[in-house]
Amino acid sequence: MEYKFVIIDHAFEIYVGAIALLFTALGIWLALKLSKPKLQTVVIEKEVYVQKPDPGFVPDEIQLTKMGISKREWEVLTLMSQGLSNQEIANQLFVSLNTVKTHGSNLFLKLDVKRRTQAIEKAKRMGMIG
Amino acid sequence: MEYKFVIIDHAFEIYVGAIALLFTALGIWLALKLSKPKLQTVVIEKEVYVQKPDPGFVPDEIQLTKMGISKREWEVLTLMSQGLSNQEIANQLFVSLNTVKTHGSNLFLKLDVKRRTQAIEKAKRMGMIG
DNA sequence: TTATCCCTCATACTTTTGGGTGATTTTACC
DNA sequence: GGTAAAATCACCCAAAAGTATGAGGGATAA
Repeated sequence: MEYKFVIIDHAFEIYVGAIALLFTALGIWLALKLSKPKLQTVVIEKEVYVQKPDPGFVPDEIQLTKMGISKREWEVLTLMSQGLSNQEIANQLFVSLNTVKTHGSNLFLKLDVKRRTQAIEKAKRMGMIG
Repeated sequence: MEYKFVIIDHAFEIYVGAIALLFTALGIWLALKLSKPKLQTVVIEKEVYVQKPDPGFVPDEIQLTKMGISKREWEVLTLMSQGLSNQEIANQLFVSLNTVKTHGSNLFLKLDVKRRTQAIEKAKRMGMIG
């Protein structure tokens, strides 16, 4: 019963309210649709551990010569010690994977080791690589 | 002169239009003000220099804890760095080859590396192993 | 010129390493 | 006593590493 009176009495206000709501919604939709998305940049600092380059490292030529390790083999050894795979070393040196493997095998023979990890360990101890 | 009539004749429509405009504007303002900004993450790599103590070496517990590396994983890592194969590590620790592999995999995940040689290189730089 | 390295690359094969999944058992802590 | 992390192990599969062998070309020295 009372609703009727309310509606009748305030028909105009209700109408205006409806319009207001409708167009507020339209405005929101417009803004969302047309405005460039706001970008908030979140800066995340990722710690990267870098070896402070040893200023005066020189490979022990004596040892290299004594073990009969060639320049190319030394390069392969160095890249191995940096954690590169044979394929990555091949790409780096612009040679084939097989070539790197060959250098590797010769290296292991000369260093008298069985694996690259051993080669790295030994070469470091002997001052061949930094 | 004519404006007057226009205004009078269409007073209601103009009023509604004004309301519409006003609330459209309100909607736009609301959306712009309240919409969540899109997040854009920018990762900045921050270089942290670490020194490598040679003589009396103690593993950097801070780093180990930060990377969530367990005692057993550290042992495996250490033996890896000494050039042992997984099988040799298994013998040394009196566990199965599979166990060593599992520790290895977890290690690589935690250190965010792909190969044992990388793990060794990184762990050394971070002072986890000597 | 021949001999000898070094570097290159290939093929074929074996071993090692690594990834993924899932499960059981210990250990440690609340 | 529950629960969470650590440690253990297995199985399967794929990729990488390593071995063996041969071979061609370039530089260099006897």
